[in-house]
Amino acid sequence: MPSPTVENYLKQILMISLESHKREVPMGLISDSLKVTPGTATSMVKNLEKEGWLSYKSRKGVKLTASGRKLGMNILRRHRLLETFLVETLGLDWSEIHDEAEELEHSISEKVLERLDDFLGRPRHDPHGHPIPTKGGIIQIHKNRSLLDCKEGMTVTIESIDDQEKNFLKFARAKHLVPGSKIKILSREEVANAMELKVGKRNPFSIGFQAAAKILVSA
Amino acid sequence: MPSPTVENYLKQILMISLESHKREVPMGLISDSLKVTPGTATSMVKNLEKEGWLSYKSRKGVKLTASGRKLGMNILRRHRLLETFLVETLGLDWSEIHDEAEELEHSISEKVLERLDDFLGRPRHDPHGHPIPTKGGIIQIHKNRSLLDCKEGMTVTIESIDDQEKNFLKFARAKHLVPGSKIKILSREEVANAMELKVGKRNPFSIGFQAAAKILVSA
DNA sequence: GAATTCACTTTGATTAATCAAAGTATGAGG
DNA sequence: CCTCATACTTTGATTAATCAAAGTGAATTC
Repeated sequence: MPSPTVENYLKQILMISLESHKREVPMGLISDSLKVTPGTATSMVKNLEKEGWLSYKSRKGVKLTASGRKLGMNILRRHRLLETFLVETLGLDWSEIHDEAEELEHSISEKVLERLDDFLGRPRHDPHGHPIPTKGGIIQIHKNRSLLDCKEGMTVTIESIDDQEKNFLKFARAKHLVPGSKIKILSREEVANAMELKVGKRNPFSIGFQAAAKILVSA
Repeated sequence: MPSPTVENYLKQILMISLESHKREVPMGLISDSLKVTPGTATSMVKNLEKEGWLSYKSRKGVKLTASGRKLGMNILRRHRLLETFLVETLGLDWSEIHDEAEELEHSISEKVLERLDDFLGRPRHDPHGHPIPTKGGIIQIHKNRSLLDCKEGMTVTIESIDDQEKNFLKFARAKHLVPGSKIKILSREEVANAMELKVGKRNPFSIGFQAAAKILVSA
């Protein structure tokens, strides 16, 4: 049975690979996202290769094998179903569920997970708007645009918020930047690195480009 | 933050102490219940002492300190609330919840636990009939008699089943030996090491003394 | 094309938890 | 009181995961 650490590495590698739309994931992104030193990532990745979860080319990066991808998907499913449970059933706030789910995902059994899935009515998306992989490991991929890619005058719908940072999630919620919201881009100020938005009929406000990149939308 | 291992040692020591009605717990029971070698228990217990969770006297045993008892109670609370959730909400079987809860109890946060408690309606007993410690670490102690202590002709009510072994729990459930059931002791056969029981209006059946000792009752 | 920088790898050490096996104290029986 | 078994303790080794710091290869810059 793989350790929580193994599960975390595989989940994280999978997520980077999904986000970047590339099969090969460089070591730097792995050590950054797992908050370990580069040396730790290197030695861990070598073990993961020995155990058949991925293949590793020195100074190139890693590629998940079929079993590595499968396990990664499974952990992602756990994570997103748990987040859904925490919000839908227990009423926790959107901004505080990530760390909770991060812990629980490693100890919930397959059996309990499937019961939970039934109990929740087999949701397809988690509270952030991210798709939940199926039991079979299939994930629906939206090639999402971020708010940053949108031009002045466009009106778009939020698909998901692509960040786990608490303060950012609180900010997003406060401004009604939640999946499903319709937003109009009033203006883009390339020099100021900010854009002015209007959510529904609320007062307009501004958001920096860095933050805008975290908000994924569909036209 | 204490590791899962530390939490398990403290929970187990607390449970032994509650069951035996003694403050001092011998090393042998600790290593047995945690399924580690005696040497492992000795070295672990020394660390626990260094960290202030308990006091240890060589070849005598251990006593929990106030903080050790508090943490132990907290883990016991987690365990029993989780078992309740697994049965009540997700509909798992009585006989399969122990190991699940054993895993989850170390990763659920205080916050989620209290939400769960609310969601479940602040239950006082878990599905086995064991009392759930309060948030403040108070546990209601029944000085339970076991079925083994009962005489021929008595009618008693089941309080709890004092075993986690799957097959035994399945057997108990099949025979309606569940908390709340009323049982009449039809006969005791000291020589055969068995007693004949009648649960409600069902057909009588026999149960060995060893099994009878695991069924705690009140008159 | 040499120097520098960045990204990564290697090395050596540490920590928590464990086991096997050898050693020792204590209490019970002769 | 001596012996012995039982119950524990000690010792030495192992494993997974980590870090700090030193080393190296590849790309960028001059």
